[in-house]
Amino acid sequence: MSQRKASNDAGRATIRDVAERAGVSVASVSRVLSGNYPVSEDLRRKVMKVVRDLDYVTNAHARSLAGGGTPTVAILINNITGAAFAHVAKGVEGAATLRGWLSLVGTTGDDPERELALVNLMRQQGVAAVVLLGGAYDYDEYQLRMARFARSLDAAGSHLVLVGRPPLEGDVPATTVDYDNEGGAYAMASHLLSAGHRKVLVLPGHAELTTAQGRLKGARRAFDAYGVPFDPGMVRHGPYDYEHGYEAVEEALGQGLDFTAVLAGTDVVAAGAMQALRAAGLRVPEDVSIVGYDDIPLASQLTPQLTTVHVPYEEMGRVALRAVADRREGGTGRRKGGDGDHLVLGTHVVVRNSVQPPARRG
Amino acid sequence: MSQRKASNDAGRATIRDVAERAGVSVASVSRVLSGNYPVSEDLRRKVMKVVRDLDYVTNAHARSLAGGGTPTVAILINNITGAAFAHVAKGVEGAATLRGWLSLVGTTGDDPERELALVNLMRQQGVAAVVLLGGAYDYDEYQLRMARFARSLDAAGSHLVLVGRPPLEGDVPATTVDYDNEGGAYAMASHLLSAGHRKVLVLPGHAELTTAQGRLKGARRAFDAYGVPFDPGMVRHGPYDYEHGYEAVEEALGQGLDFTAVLAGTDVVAAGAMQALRAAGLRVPEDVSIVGYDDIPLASQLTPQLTTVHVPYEEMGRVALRAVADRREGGTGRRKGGDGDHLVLGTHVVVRNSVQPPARRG
DNA sequence: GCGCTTTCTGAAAATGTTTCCATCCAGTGC
DNA sequence: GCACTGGATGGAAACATTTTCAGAAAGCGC
Repeated sequence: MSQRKASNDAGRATIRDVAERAGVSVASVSRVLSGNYPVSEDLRRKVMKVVRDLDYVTNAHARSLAGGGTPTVAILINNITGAAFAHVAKGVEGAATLRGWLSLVGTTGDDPERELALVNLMRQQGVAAVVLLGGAYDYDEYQLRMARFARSLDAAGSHLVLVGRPPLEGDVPATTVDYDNEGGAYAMASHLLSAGHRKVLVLPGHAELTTAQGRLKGARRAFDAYGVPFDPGMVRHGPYDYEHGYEAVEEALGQGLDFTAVLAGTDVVAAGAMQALRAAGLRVPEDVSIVGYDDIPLASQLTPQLTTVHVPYEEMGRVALRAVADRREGGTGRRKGGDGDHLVLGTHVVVRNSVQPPARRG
Repeated sequence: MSQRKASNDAGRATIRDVAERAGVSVASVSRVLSGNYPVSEDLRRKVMKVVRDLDYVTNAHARSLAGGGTPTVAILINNITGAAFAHVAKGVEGAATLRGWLSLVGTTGDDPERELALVNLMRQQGVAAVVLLGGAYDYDEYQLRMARFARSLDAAGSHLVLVGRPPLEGDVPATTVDYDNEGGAYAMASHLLSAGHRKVLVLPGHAELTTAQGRLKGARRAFDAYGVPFDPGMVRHGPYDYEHGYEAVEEALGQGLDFTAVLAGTDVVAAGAMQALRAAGLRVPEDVSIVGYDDIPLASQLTPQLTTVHVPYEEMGRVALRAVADRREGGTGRRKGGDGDHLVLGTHVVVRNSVQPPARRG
């Protein structure tokens, strides 16, 4: 009740409470706790005892304000329940924890407005980096928006990391961690072609989504390489979900489309496609082969197990975090924003049981 | 270079920079931005212009320290890639965002040590609540540890929420959001029994896991209710993963165990079991019926689609957040820690295509 | 025993906000 | 015209910590 706050006002204990009770100065307590300055064993003991007695923890906000503080990385994701991106998040979070960093998570729900709001919110939090996950829509405005985010974060001493999206054009202070999307699609399509398939139903994803574009392009290149004409009529665009896979195949069958294989843009789409084929009385892979993309756990849990493209999602997450950690520890050095901060990880085909040579028929 | 910080020291702009540039007081800028006090239109315009010019965002740490600040909820989870808990996380995060709250995420990897460290870390962050997800191991120490967490968080003005775990004993300041685990198992087992199955392979999960215990108990009760003797030899314990489902069935078949249905503790376990049955040349559900638990998306993506128990994971997340938000807004009122803060949500069987009456045979 | 170095400790400034309290100014009633 | 009211604005304290700077104690050589 004096001018100074009474020592035990319900709320949490402060460093001053600890100092008073231990009969030492506030500065000493701070030093004991942060351990970045030598203190006598005697002092340490006294302080630590009081800390335990009071169950004291430092106030992270005050610490951050005063200069100390744990670095925090923000993960922004469309949908936390998507298996692929959950793995990236796991990679980021795991690597962050390893270094004693904290991770914040926000979901954007595919809403650019929310994305903007979240980036700003993270900027307020003074995060060390903002990691943006997931394929991007290739609108004109996208490049501008991202460039603005990047500069804005950079100016505030933070940094933008794009994971699973194509890098930004021009001299923008952002890091990109990408995978060889097109190459994976090329290899996957080649696998089908070399098994003898010529009529392939292609379900690459939304036409505006950068990942879908890359996967389609890779498939096309494979057809070219095999000298097989690519029929645009065999392409069905749509979202990366089970329902789309199901409906696309159902519709294609309904239209009497002739195909011996399905090249799905995603394992989940492949699962839907598989179900639709079964519903139509077709066997997989005897009548129709199916391949997916992503290699999420589902791929090996389906029957038959799905041949698909492995994407190193978790590693991408780790790499993303390492990139920002290095940059931060390496001082402010070389933020030229050149090609040095575009990392590309490899993909490869995982052969399982969902592909067979096409059945001979009239 | 004067005593005061020069107005543009590379780092982020402060509220003082804005105030100076706009020719108003710091207090006014604060009022314009937080909008909790009337200001003239003229002032607002002046301030907002400078805010935009400088791309200023408030420092969340300073704000929190001074008393304002966004409430934050921490979500602690074993494994972010588990589908069930991803849905809870989605519910929490979604509800948090709706109220302008922030969500932190940490993964414990089943390590009690890490769980402790994370709870403390969250306490430092001054989070409004810590949400702990997932079935707990029923060790003696568990109750004590959780009770300590609860009291410690409570003393710091925060709050512990247990989701998908049984409530704590005694007068502990914690909220529990649970689902009718045993009831779901009872209903699921009854479904099998009423279809005529009498020999059922039961894969409830790890024996020490509280969720597994509940599921096993529910199944037992159903057997009792149907007057069917329950054979403990038909129970196989193990982790909630695909491999366990596969291996348990493989082993049971190898031992010549006679069963017409599999009661899996989890959809993922069911998927493994299904694969093993197929590998042994058995058809599902013609030869052997299978049921799961959780109703994650995988359940409806398998062939045949899996009959399972729906658990309202996402809703549990929302309910958990609502509980802490209400408590916080409702003032400090009634923290009696009584039964009022144990919420139980219902479960129900979702009938799909993985169950058939057992085949007649010799 | 005295001065010098070394090592640890304490006082106080600084961090960027919010909010309480005081002030000022314009309008209003008489 | 004067006191008064009420709404907008500014000054400064408070929030809990880190860190710099200065000072004290202790050890050591001569």
